[in-house]
Amino acid sequence: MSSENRSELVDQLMSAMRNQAGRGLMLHGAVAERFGLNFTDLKCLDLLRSEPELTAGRIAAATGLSTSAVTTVLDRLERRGFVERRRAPEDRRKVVVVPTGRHDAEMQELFAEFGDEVMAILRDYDDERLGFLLEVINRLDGAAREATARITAGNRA
Amino acid sequence: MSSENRSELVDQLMSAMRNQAGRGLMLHGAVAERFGLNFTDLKCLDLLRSEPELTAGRIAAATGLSTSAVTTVLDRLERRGFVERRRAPEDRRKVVVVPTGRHDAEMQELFAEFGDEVMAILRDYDDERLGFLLEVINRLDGAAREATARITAGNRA
DNA sequence: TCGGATATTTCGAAGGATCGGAATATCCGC
DNA sequence: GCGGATATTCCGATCCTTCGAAATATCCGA
Repeated sequence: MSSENRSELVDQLMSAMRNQAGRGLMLHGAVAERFGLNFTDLKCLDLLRSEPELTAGRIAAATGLSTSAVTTVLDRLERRGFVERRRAPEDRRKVVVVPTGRHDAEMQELFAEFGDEVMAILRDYDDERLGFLLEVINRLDGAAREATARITAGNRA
Repeated sequence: MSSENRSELVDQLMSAMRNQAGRGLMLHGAVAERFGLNFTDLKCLDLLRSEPELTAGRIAAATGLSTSAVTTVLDRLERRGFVERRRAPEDRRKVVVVPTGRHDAEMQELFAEFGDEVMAILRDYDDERLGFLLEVINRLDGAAREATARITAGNRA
């Protein structure tokens, strides 16, 4: 019956989402390898996308790394041309990490086909559908954010 | 107008998906830390979910690791109780990697709240909506799979 | 059954990541 | 301006991961 289909549907969705999470891991790994980065570096770069005025200390707090470890991460990222260090004008002890965008072109090229495919997929649906999709993704993201915080907190304890 | 909204919608979706990818990275990292695993280990565990009769050699091929590196990965996973090694009956040189499920309960507990939240979100939509969601996720997963393969291939070259 | 091929493991070495603590530079309140 | 607090970096040490090459076990064809 309907409730039968329903639970099956939910199961399939859960499974699909897990698959996708794993796939994302692989994709990130492949990208990281291409640019000579490791997962830790990627995590830091990712922070950077959401926090524009990111400082070294913030990275340490957010990732759970020691401050000295963050220094070497930044060394790596800077050496590879992903970020620059700038002293904060209002507090010159702080180091703000600024993305250089130097690899944007290469990154774009790397994801060109993928982006096209995603675009092609989205084209198949109308605005109303996409609005729904956006809503769900954002809600799921919120849940994932909380889960991450919870687990991280548990790890420290 | 509509085309204005449309492109904005698409942009938001792309951005949301990127966010989600980053979030997944964080979540995986937190889980890995909890269980004393690293990202490489996770990748291998993930392979296991999609390929039940996974052998050590297959892992090496799929991850790009050396066979000796895979041995140590399996040592780790086995020591922590995630997998068991079994000799393949039809070719006793091969080692098939079997998940033990020993951490399933703990994992379940770790994701309990998250799972509940996801369920709660899904409950807000009817079957037709969820069917659409499943379709999109699967299509996106296919695209991501191809992208990963492409990038990995490029890395080897 | 012998010998080359295949799957995995062991071994030794090398490189990388991370840590804690000392050092340096800067800020801020007194 | 001094002294304690804060942000980051430097240093030395350790642990972990990975690798290549050699060793081991097994398979398969001649």
